[in-house]
Amino acid sequence: MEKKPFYITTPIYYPSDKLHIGHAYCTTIADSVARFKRLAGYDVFFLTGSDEHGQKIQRKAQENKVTPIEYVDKIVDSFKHLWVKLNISNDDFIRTTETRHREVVQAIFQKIHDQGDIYKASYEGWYCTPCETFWIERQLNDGKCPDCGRPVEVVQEESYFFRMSKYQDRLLKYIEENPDFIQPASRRNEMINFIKGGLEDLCVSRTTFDWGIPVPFDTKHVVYVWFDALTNYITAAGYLHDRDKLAKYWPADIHLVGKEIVRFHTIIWPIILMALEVELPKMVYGHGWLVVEGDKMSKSKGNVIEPLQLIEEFGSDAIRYFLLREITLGMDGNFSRDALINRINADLANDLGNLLHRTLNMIGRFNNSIIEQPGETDTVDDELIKLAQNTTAEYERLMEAMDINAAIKQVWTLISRTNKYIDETAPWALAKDPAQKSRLNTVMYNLAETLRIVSILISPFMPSTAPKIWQQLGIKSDFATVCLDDAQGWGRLAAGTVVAKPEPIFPRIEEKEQAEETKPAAKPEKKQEVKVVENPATPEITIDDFAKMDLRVAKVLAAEKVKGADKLLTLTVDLGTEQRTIVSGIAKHYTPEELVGKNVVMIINLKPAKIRGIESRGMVLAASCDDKLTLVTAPEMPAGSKVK
RNA sequence: CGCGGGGUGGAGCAGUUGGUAGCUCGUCGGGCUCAUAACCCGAAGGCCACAGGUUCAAGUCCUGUCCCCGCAACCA
Repeated sequence: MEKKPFYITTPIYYPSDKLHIGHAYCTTIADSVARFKRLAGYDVFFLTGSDEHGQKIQRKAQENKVTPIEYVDKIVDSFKHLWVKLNISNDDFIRTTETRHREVVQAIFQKIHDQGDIYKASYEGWYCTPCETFWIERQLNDGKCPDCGRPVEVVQEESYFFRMSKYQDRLLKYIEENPDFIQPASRRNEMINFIKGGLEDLCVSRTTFDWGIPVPFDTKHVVYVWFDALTNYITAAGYLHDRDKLAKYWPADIHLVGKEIVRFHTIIWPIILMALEVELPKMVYGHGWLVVEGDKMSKSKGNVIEPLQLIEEFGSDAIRYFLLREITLGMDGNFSRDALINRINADLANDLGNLLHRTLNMIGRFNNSIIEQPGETDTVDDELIKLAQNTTAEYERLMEAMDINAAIKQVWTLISRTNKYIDETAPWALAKDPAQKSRLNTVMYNLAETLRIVSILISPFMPSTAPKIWQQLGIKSDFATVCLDDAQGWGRLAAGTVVAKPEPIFPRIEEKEQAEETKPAAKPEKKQEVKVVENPATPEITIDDFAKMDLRVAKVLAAEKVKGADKLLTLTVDLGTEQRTIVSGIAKHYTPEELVGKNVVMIINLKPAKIRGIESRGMVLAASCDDKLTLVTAPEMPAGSKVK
């Protein structure tokens, strides 16, 4: 029988930097869906890759004194390495710098141009020369470049434009007639509103840099990054190069993307396809973001989570499990170390790991490591068996509906029920009574059989744990040949199977970190290093990062206590060019009188904050230790002097 | 009136087409001893942000208000 095809993609990631846990999240979801579909008998094509062009890469390469391709080669290797470590089963990895892709992009650009949907026009915009970047009016910050704060100038240049407006109505109609096209529904409404607001033609070429795919008929221009990037999905599916492959896998079943790029995938991409007269993908699914300990992850906050470290520490299956179980698909989710450890201990070690361990241990002790032929079933047994079968059916339904969370929950309900089953049947009591031998055999068999089924169901999420369970149960056949149907029927575990010695598959994680982790490091051979360990949370920054802080000398003109607050003072300071009000929590250490006339050091481009209702525009620097505090001062320097 | 998401027992979350409010952790009490101090049972704890409305029935639909968080066309 011909297998049904299934094509799923992740976004292609931008190799300007290392990947973080958010990328790992997205790819893990796609991988689990792909693995599930294979298990369910589909012919799966699972694609991920890298989006390698653009000015940012070009600039980064220059900074590193290498060519752009050398720069991305290295980072792309790190992507691939991460996917291996995370056990990602992608069938292809596309790089937008590959020949196969360049050919497709150029052919498409040419075709759309020839039919009149790409046209040349002059483009006027604000340009920041040092940053080599165009900005639109509302992006500007006080009329200045939002990146560097320097003045921008009006520049005119010739560009190619893609006639998106022409397809607006067709797209809207398509989205309205295909409710599943954009998932979840909230994203769909967002896009409908956006399109109704009117689509402008999109500028699809650049001349300000050359790290890109040249426009075939006008090589001064390179193709705009999104036009280049989105196309990867059909390149890899064989567009232009492999008709059969394309016919088989296109249209894609799911483009899994982050919520911030849903717009590109549901507006620009479909319109490109419409212009090409190629079918649209069946679904674009926008997942949520990971926030870290309640904060958005960002380099400036220094809270970026590196997946490789986590995998090293906890293992890829534990990380995968956490991401899939803890976070509701489509919504933002919280990533925290505590929650991760909690999940590992509660679900993986205590519930699943311990269930396997105690089962094998009992089979070892009571039945000489042999899974004996079961005897007659009792009502407790029937209940367990029925639940196991329902679980598989329900699991399949939920996975088909992309409700991964709920599917995992189902499996854990079964695991819980099985732990309870041990309590109810009390095998240790049966083992003491030779007359109960048959009963004991039944119970042992049922436990092992349930675990066999569980191992199959968790395999899309935890691909390395599943075969481990298989192996400990003593099942000889190759796990790679398993299919969902093997979890369907009860009793496929052969009697007489000899189980292996139990080894904990998920050891509990005992974390007394704060107290112990830092202390044992204190083998005081090198005192200097110990100091570094004291604050391991501070990441290294570059001189550029530092340059973002505008530190100045400020003269305190006036100071007074904030009413109703015992630690706060409002200060009026002179920065040479302006005066400002700031709020500072130093009232316990300085009286207002002491401060007036002092030249303090402050950061003046800190985001303003309201403290006790007073807007504070800046922060005074002070050294503190325990409960002592001293302001940093610069007595001799005039107000406004730069500090660096 | 720029766009969107969220506000549910101490914490973190789930709640499918409106029909007795659930899960994990934590707390308290009990049971068991095969097991990774794991497992099982029970209990306490919620006016589901607030105010109106529709309905026999609203966490769920509608209207308004208040908070929190993202995004605003190069970051999953």
